[in-house]
Amino acid sequence: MGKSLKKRATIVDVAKECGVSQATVARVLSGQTGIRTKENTRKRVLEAAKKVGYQRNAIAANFRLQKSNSIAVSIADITNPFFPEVVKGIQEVLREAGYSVVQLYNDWVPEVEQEHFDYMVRTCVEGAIISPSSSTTVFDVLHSTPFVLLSNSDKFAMHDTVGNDTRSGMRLALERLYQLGHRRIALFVGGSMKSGANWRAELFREFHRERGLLVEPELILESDYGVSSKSSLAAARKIMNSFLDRQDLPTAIFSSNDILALATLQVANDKGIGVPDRLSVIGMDGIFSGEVSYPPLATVQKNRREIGRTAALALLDKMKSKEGEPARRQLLSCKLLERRSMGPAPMASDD
Amino acid sequence: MGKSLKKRATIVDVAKECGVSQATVARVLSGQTGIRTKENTRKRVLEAAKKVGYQRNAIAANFRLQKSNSIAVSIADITNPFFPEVVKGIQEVLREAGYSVVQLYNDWVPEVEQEHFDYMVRTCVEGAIISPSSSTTVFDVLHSTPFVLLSNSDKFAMHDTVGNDTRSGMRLALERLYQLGHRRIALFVGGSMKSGANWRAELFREFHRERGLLVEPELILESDYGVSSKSSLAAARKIMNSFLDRQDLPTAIFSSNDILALATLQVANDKGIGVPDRLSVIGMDGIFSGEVSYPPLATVQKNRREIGRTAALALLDKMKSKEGEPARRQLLSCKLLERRSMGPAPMASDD
DNA sequence: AAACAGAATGATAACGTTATCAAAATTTTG
DNA sequence: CAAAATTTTGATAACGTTATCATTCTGTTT
Repeated sequence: MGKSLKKRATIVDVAKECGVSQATVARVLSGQTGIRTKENTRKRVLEAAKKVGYQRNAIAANFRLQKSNSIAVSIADITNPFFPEVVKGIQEVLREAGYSVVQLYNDWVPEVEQEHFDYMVRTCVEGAIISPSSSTTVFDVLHSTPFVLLSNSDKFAMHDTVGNDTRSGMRLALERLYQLGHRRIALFVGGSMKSGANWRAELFREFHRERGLLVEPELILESDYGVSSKSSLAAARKIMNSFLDRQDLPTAIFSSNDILALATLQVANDKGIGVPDRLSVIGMDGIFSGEVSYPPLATVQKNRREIGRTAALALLDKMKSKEGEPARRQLLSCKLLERRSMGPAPMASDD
Repeated sequence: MGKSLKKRATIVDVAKECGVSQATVARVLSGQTGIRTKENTRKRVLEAAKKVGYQRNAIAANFRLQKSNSIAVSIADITNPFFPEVVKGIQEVLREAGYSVVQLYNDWVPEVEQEHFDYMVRTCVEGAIISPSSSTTVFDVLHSTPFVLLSNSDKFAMHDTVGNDTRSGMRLALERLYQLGHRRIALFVGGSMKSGANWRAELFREFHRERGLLVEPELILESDYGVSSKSSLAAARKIMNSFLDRQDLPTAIFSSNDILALATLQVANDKGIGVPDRLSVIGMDGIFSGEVSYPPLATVQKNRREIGRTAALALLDKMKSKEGEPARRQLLSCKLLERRSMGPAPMASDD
């Protein structure tokens, strides 16, 4: 009855098995190209390795090489429909480059996020892609870890960032609505980052000013961001439930994300408000649920996969570059996706 | 102009800084509890550590301890709406237990999956949670890595598995439909795993037999699983587009997943087939999109978060237990979520 | 105060790999 | 065919931590 917990074979075992030095074995098995070994010994080593069931111990190798071969991704919540696609894009690029990816979820809790940063330093990740949990996140611990932020806020201008050009995206939507004859448009924003809500309202007002339209303050609606899509949805439904009872409805509602817009659609359907005949609804993000809503949701699509890919490439770049280079900010443009929830403004009776 | 790439401080540096041996430093900083150190030296060490900016090198520690402190999760595709919630549940439990989680996505490609298994062995993950990419996945490489499968197929009965009791879940749905007066029910299954489609058809026939109902073969529909939700959706739409044109529509359609059901809803809406007045639609999974569809989708809800948590706990169990224990199979029960896409069967004209 | 027990500390050897350099084997050249 | 040039191999030292054992320092008991 031998020990069942057999230790795994090392290069020393392989060396013994085929009678060469461990240095030679290492040369053959280290996976590095361009190291000279006689074809004959090479073959013998490989055979011996197979025979003893050798599997490279990546921990030891990483330790020796003083690198972890891994990269961290810090986001709030993978169940938020925005992130999976982003993560997929990141993984594609980084796996290609030979890195493994460790994901960290903080549920919007800054303290957890900071713990994760500590963790990154401890585990010597070679880089990180971070979606900051708040606009006040501090990155001090990561002073010697290259990282790229997923953000479009200029609060983070001193760091490398990759984000969507949501400003242009929002303009795209508003302009198209205007073009379709909409003159009374509502703005529905989530209130997670106060600042985020602000610039949207600002741009909204600017848009009206440029066209000599009056901004009706009651048409600017704010909803709490929930910690999950579900709670966001519930909060947004609540607000829309009272808003859509007004007599003088706007002809269109632009929402700062798809979940708010989907909530709007639901409530409108419940109240028998025809979309898009009486009300055009347009969201932002391009999540999957918008494809299966009724009617399908028009939206400003962020290319989430591409965001992930771009961020990963930016990180690889940064890891290669010497420090001291200026922060690079990449804003990917959004695309207007005109689905059936959006249409021409209804004729006004007094037009 | 000093070297900007300062190496990070080690316990040796800390030891030098405060004039004790590195052994003592290690004792203080190893994070282990119950090691005796004089309060005075302890304080000095902590101060020195702070001063030189010491951060524990987890790679070195793991190497010394011969463990990775990490666990792998192997799934097909994080953008599949089923998985994020599962992953979240897994993370919750494993992080609590002090492990970091490495996720691996194989896009349903068995070769990639096998590579990932190799990777797991190389990196010495202490355990793995695997959603097999196919029913023929081979786990040989992992002979000395404890793992738990996310599956409810009995093909994997020799391994520890955690899954949903989809059989009971499906019965739940069919029985409720029957109770609501439905006598002509269609079955719409995705064809990813041939076997999966088969047992569903089998159970479907069994259900009819038990109630003396006739099975109409044309009411059993099969759609290709796409590699992504989008392509599944498109394939399903195509099938429904022709199916829903028939004269003798069934009064209800049970789909083996929500995406198929959502496609059905869309096509029904397009064709003006009232749901649930003329047709009840019920899905399976409980993905977020079902909450925002029109009408909201009735579904057999799998508790995905709980699946993840249960799998993680099962894995921790398995890691602690000696080998040779019999495989444990856990099937979590599903819940019928009656949303508005489901209702009483319409009166038949010849009833 | 001598003898002892117990706590605190120090010296050192691993863990498995890769890199460096020196030695040996092989091939090329004069 | 010897000498030089080149390729291939071997011996060994790291990497930073933890664990083991030996040693020194405490405080307590006779």
